[in-house]
Amino acid sequence: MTRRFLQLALPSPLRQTFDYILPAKLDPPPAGARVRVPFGRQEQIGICLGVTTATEVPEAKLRAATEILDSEPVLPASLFTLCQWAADYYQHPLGEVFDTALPVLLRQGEPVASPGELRWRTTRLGELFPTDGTIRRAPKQLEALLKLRDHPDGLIPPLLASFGIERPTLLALQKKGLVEYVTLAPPEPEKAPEGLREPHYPLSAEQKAALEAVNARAGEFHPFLLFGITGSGKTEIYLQAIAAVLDRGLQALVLVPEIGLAPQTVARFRARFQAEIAVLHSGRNERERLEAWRAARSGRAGIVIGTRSAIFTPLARPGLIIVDEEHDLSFKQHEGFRYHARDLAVRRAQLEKVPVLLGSATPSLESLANARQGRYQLLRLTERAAGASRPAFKLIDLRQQKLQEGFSDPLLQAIKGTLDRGEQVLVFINRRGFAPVLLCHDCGWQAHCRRCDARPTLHRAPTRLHCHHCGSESAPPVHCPSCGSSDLRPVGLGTERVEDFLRQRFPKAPLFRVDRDSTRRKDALTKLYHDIHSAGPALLVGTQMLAKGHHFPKVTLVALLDIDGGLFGADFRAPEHTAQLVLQVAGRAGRADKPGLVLLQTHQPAHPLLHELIVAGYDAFADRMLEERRLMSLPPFGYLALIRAESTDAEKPMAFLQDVASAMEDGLEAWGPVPAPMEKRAGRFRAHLLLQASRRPALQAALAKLVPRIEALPDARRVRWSLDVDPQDIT
DNA sequence: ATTGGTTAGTCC
DNA sequence: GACTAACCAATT
Repeated sequence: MTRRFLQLALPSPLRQTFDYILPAKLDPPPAGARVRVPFGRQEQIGICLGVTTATEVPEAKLRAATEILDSEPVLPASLFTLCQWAADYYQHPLGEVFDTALPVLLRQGEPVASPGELRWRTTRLGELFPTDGTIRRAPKQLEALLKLRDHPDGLIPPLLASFGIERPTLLALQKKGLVEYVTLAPPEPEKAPEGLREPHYPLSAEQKAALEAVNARAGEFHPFLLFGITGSGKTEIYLQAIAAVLDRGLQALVLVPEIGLAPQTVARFRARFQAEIAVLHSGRNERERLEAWRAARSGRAGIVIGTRSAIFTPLARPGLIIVDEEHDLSFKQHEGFRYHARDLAVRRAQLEKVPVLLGSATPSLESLANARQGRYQLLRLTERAAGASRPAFKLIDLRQQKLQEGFSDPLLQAIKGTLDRGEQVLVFINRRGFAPVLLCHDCGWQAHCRRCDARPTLHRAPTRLHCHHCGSESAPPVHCPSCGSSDLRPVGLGTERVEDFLRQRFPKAPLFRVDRDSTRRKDALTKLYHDIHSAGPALLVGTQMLAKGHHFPKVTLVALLDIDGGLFGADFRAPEHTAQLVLQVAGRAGRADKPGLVLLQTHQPAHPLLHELIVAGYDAFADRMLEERRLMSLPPFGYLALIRAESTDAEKPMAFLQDVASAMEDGLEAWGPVPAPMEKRAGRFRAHLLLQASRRPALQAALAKLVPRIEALPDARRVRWSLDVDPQDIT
């Protein structure tokens, strides 16, 4: 009898597969099934890639698989293929890709199908037991028995409790052999329940056209870019497109940014649909994740909403994939397996043969370029719903202005006027803490982080120096460590300082600060939103947390204290991201009947990018940016990969990347290696090597050759290195 | 002699 | 990455 071998992907950083002996007593698993195997001196669960009759591995090394966990693939074929494609594309070990794709509990061996839940039900005896006999003297037991007779499929304990039936009663009945407590498979409807809880909103002509375009492509792969200004009703199109998908008995997958998955997003979906909605985000525990995954895979959930990793949720009957705020950076994973969920969404839609809808008010330049080249169908929404007008933008020239804690006179007057009218003001400053620098006024000494090439931010309440790059904290010195002077001054602005100033300046207006520090406690953000909504005239001070996901109908003035830093940052994507942020913040204003005003303070009022953005709009801005990118052969006109290296040894990263650069063949252009913009961070020295190719296949082919060579370098084990394909952040 | 720290090699 | 064996060096 010929022996058979299993080819497995194991969760290990090794970019290779492992062969195991399939014991004769075990049935051969299908590709995609989980297999338990000994690995080194521990046990692992791997994913079967195939069964063979031959192996290259020498006999002495082979070991036998312990257990086959699945008789069917854990992932549907399309997702299995997607994982293999992603492992290839991002040059990441396949086993770790599977690891990302599967809920933790499945990786630990939990069954794919829910074994059911524990329920109380009547026994045969309980069905037939006369209710006019002895049991009449136990009214509680009688009540419980009758209730359970009405439910032959049994009832779960919490439901029984809601009927006032208590556990002791049930235990008494169990003792008499009338009821039992058993694990029963949950009823799994083949089809998701349909129907709406509340009617759809009426659509504008633009919305109708967009919806019809999406519906017309049901059942085939077709990418759309839904480019609609803030307030133009993108979500309503999602909801109605999903309704059409549910009507056909199919499921919809919706990806949202980390911060976008606020409870009210889900609430809006729940309010509209009857269908079960599976929700997947970082706030859920492993049990909840597994249940949501099961609901999606079995087809029970009609709608799956989740953040980045939800792109790997299996669907029994996929019908549509939606990526909301497709430009958002949180779709790209920034460590380990550095995939981009939006890009995988398009790839997955192709494999599943379904339409994919990318939506944004400020689309990424990548998606815009795809639309302009005809690869994505562009759907435009240019009107705000319900007649609300686009906010007016005005620049405040800061040059030669007297500033009070970063505020110019015209801005302070505008704030006062808005509060006097009983409206709310949003002040945006993208830096938390009190002040970014602590400076000695006598000798020029500055506080410096010991572990990073960075200055720690001064925080108040409690007063601490806090490095945002490594997390280290210390008490600020009372005297200058260099000259002994006690004239240490905080320089620059953070949200806390703005809060202090505005409280003192407008003492009567309630002030809400929204940043990571003020919302650290669980549910703090929800409470803040609630308080802001119920407040009258008020001041809102915050970081980009304020810009995303939530609307503030009473805000009619938005102030951006200083956007110069963002527009002219080191990263070539800085202007794009700043523009997106500016428009997002601006979108918070004037949503109701009152027109909004957006004031931007700048030292560069004549800068063409800024001018274009606020006068001509995002389209024109994007055109200019795309033209610049084209000239520089930068994405989306060139393809990048970034190799990062770090070590506690200051010399090693550069030396290692130098070796990497020399191991490279033609087809790639290398920039560097260079020390990273912040060379030392959290005690480690960092360097970068940027690789650029004019075509994607060339980049892919070159990386496929390069990675094994990097692994063969002796220094590859002495430094921490990583490869980032399509990096979003090259600083 | 013990322990601690680094390094190189393996993992089917 | 997790783990181990091998090595060297400083501490008892």
